[in-house]
Amino acid sequence: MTNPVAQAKASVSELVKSALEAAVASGQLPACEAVPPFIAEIPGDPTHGDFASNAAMACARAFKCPPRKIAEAILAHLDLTGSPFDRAEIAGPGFLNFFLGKTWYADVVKTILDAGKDYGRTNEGQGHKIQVEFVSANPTGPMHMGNARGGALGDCLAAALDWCGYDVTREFYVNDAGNQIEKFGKSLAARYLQIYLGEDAVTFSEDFYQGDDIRELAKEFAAIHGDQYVRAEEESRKQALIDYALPKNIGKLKTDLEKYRIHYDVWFRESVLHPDAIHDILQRLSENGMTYEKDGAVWYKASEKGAEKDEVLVRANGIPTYFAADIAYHYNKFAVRGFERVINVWGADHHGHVARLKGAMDALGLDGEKLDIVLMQMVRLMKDGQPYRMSKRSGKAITLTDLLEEVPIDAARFFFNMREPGSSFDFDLDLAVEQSAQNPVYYVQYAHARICSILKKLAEENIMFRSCTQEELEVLSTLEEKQMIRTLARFPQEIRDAACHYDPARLTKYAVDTAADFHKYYTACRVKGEAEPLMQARLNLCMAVKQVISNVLTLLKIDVPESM
RNA sequence: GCGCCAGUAGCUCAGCUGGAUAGAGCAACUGCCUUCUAAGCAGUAGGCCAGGGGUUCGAGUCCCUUCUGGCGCGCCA
Repeated sequence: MTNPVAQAKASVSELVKSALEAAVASGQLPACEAVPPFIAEIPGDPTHGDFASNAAMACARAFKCPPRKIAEAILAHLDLTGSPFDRAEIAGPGFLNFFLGKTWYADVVKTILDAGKDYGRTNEGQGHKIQVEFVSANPTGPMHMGNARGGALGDCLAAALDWCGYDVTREFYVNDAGNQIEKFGKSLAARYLQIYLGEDAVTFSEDFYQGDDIRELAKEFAAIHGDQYVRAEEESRKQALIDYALPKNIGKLKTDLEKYRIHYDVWFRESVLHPDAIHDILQRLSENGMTYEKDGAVWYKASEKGAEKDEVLVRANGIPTYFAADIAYHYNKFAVRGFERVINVWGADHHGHVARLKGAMDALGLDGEKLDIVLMQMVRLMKDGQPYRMSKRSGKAITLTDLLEEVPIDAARFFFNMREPGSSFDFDLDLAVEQSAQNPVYYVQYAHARICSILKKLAEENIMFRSCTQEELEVLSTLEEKQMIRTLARFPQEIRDAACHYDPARLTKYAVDTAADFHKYYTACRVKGEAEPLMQARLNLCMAVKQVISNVLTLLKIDVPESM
């Protein structure tokens, strides 16, 4: 019983299907070539049962028969023996509502306690190799809010996939080559020269990186090497500055992300693709007739693969574009390293790039369908109800580092996963910092702390948790207890949905749901002071809740406090 | 101009592959601590799901269209 919800749904489908067949066999329903697809779902209103099926409505047309009449035929042939359900009934336009029996509830609690920290894990992915590439910020400067959201999103998505049994690789693509590194070098060189020759003597192009971090790096370099590179060749000056600054920036990316609890399996450097892997790609594309020359540049026929227009692969100056490197990079992911599926988390401003990169995979004889791009919308920081673009202290755009100085890591990771990737998101700084009930992170953590407190109070009276038997757990029967258990049962399915819809926001929502059900249960049902059998059964349920909250927060890499 | 994403309570958003009376949280108002943490719970109030067509047993959800907002459309990445 690793996924109680999926199992119950499957059970509903099977029960309905055999009842339909039996009804047809008995002549109560006309024969029909194929039973139309129908679903089993959890109704929004608990009075509509624990699970419901729309089979009768879905079959109305095929059987040329009113839905309620079909429902009656199904119900008449329904055999619930051996199923988790007690009873079923017809409601509304023809829904079949199924009600779970008490053994199911006891089963769920037992399952959770037995599985412990593994409750929620399934083997749906069967060890398939899947890669999640996220953040991949340019090493030419600090990370911004988009990287912060991408980090939380990508990391939790990777975790969800891992819990589903995929062999997940978290990867950061380091753009340590190509045009922007060239620009990085030129920017550094200009700042360096300005130190010795004066700001006005050296022109600083508008194209260059304008940030103060470039000045800082040039200053540090000057402190070590003095003015010896002022007289050097331009090329060697630039290279020396890059050799100093780039590893430093990459190191900073790593430490900042570590602080954010993100650990990558692979830091893949673009530079290893230059020049051989890129030449190889250009040759393959040209052999497949997918390139042509125009205006001295090499073009890729993207429009033949569904993109809006063609793209340059090699500039007239001989330097390959980012796109060429990206094709080589993704060719490497699939053809060289053998990932069966690749997920990239990108900002929505890159959406124009999606079709052409997928198309390029097809053009190389790979399958663009195996490349999925999660596009995430913009983040807007809000403070006092107003957009908060600039840091007051530095007057510059807020970086990931700035954010993590103001907001607890727990809150940042949770907040960035509260919305689905495709919707733009206002990050409420005031709320994230607030240590109160309004802050959903604390609401969830508080539920866990409350359970720990119950355990502590009981321990003071020498009452310890003991594992109840199936029968003992069947005393759990109040509305709140059953609601609590139904929510706990959803967990594996929620992870599965988060993984397959690429939407970890489902998990933060689930965490809040679970905490809400617990707070209600806590208010309605006491543990301490009840008669031993009921007390222990409730204590078992508390332990199951504690386990699930702990598992979901652990998955999200958020602290699980024993007290608050 | 073309393309992508969005428009649901005063505010921020849920609403799972179409399903039963559209839900939370915040803000407002009213209750609940001599018993396990009130960082909690219960209740009241708040809606032509942007507008208009269509598809069907059934539409916030799918299709068309109009309006509004965000983002793209570089020999940038």
